[in-house]
Amino acid sequence: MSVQGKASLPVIKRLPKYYRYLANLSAEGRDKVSSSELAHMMGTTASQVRQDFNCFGGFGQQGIGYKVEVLRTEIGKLLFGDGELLPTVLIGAGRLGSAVSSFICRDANGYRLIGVFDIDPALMGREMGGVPIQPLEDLAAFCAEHQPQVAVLCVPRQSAIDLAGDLVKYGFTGVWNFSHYDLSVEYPGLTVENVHLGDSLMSLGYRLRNKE
Amino acid sequence: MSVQGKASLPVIKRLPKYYRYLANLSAEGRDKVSSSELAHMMGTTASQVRQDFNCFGGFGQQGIGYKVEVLRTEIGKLLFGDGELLPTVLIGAGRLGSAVSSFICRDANGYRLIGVFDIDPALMGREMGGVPIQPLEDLAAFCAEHQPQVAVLCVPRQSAIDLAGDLVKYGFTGVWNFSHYDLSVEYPGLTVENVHLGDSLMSLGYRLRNKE
DNA sequence: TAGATTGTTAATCGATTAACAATC
DNA sequence: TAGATTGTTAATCGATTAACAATC
Repeated sequence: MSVQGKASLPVIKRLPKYYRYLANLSAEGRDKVSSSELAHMMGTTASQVRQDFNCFGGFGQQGIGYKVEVLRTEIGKLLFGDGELLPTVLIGAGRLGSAVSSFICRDANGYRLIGVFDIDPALMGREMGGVPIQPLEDLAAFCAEHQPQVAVLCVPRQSAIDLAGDLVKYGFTGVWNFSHYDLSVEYPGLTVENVHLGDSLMSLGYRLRNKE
Repeated sequence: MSVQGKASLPVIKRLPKYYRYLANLSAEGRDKVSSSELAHMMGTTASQVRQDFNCFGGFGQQGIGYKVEVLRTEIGKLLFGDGELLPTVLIGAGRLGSAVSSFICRDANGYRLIGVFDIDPALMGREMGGVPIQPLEDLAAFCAEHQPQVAVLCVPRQSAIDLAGDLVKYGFTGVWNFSHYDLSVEYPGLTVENVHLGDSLMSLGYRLRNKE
């Protein structure tokens, strides 16, 4: 159970997908599920499913399979901890920030949005995700007082470059990065999850233009 | 150059990142760049950089390095073809669709947005990304007339499930999928690029809660 | 007991990295 | 020519898949 350092990044990235399918099975009232059935849904092999679960200690019963509810709960605990939500701020309250805020606010995801910051004076005082939008210059004081752990960056490339050093200084440990700028290279101490939408769209283009 | 079927998915996914860094170098007026310098920027090895480029035939000069402008142009051609833009429709004009539309509309990305569809009557007639929002029930007729190639799905899971079969029927070849539903498993013929924002956020949570 | 299915070890496969010959 | 750096082959590494013993 939750043995440290055993799960590789590819395994970790599959956990949310397992969780989604298990939630679906659970909603359908399914009681048990086998590794081969899960593999079929996930588009992979039964071997991989079993290997993945065994990174965390094995949740199944030999000869029987996996109990849907047990498995869902265990993976949920891995993903969301024991219910403590990660204090999070959103930086950049434009259209993308607005869309992204709803993902943070689903408490099923394990985060708690405690602040939203932007440089646009026109946005000040408006609400986003249940909290008021504040000027970016107040971020330092806010962090000193509330110690948020996670920053969600929905700003342009240059703003992200300018902000990066500060994020480390203010004590953030994780960044969900939508900016064009690749934080992970410069700041190896931060845990960064990059979502480069432009890159994603370009690589789709390559595949469409170059398939036989 | 552009030898078919040689580039693996990991290589393809790195192309946009190369392109970004080369665009930066180009903007700085840099003339030449070496594989080791690019590797440093990308956070990888010189070997990988050279291997990657050689999937497409090798753009460098032995003993010299790579000409920034040549390399940028060649990778650009791989990603965006010879300038013909892929006709694209956006399905789902909510907050996420709104944010995503701007990525499609940057013509640097190789797409041309020709239609936006939604089920919300309140949105009809409004513009998004330069085109009017139309009722989803008109999609079939629209596709018959304009033959869009790419669908961008910014709809909830259930709507994506309902739409999936139609997308194949209407002749779409590619999908940029933001829905919770995993099209790629059921429709192997479609080229699908999934962006599961919820999954991305959850796996960040795992890494933050389980780092030493 | 026989059948099913996990947990776990071993084999395979593919991607990354290292090495070096080619050449500018 | 010597130094630098690519193109390309070979070695390594890690992830996926297969196999099978354990056990319900």
